[in-house]
Amino acid sequence: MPELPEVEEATGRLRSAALGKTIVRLRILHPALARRFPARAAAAVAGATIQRIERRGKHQLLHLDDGRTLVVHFRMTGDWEVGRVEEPEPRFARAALDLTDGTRVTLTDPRALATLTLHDAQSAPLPALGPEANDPAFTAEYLGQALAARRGAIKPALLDQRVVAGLGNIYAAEALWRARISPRASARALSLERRRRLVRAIRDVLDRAPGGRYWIGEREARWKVYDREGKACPRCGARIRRITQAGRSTYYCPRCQRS
DNA sequence: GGTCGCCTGGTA
DNA sequence: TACCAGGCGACC
Repeated sequence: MPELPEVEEATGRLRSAALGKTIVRLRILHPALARRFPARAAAAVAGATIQRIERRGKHQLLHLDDGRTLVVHFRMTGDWEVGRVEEPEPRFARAALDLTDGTRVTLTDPRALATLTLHDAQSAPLPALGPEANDPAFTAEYLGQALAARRGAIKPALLDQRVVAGLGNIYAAEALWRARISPRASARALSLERRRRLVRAIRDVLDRAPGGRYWIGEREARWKVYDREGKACPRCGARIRRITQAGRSTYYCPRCQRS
């Protein structure tokens, strides 16, 4: 589920369900997650109150009243499901936060790749991240600096969260289509004019994305190039092509997206 | 930079 | 049965 708009929407649901509430217990429900999140860490959050909930890039930070931070990253398929403690666990439940008012917030994740980490007050809870796409600091000039030292193509560079925080594979492809830039174009050689178009396109794509689940319904209507290999480019009619870059699929129009 | 591994499910 | 998947960190 996770690119920025979807994470933002999920963070909103988490806030409604959990903000200001106290944790009865945190249960880790999947062995892969338990390996990375030991039982004693889970036990250690009992009794803490969730004071503030923040999103940064695709990370969600639950600031506890004792200064520690619980950080959640959905990776590919994570999501929150809100229910009551007396209800059965939803399918694909990987971790559950039981709260004192009887609310239960469950981390669901079919692929079990989502991460949950606990950070004490002193340690930095997040890796280095670039500006948010909607941050005024995310400009064509900034992008020029951020890309100046890179060797490769623009598309993999856009997935680097240190360049811009929150962009994922789908929206990176969609933004490049909007900006008419080939995903294989050299990142550091992009002109100012193309960087301007790209910054605008990234903002547009993220703004337009409905907060809901993008993998259910209306796919065809919503994606211009993503997952449309062999279909017609909505702008010029050429066949959309799929290539692999940095191990990920990239979809693009070979006619109207130029290097 | 590119590739692999993490996990599991959905789909061709 | 095989392939693909919205992410990302470790590794070359």
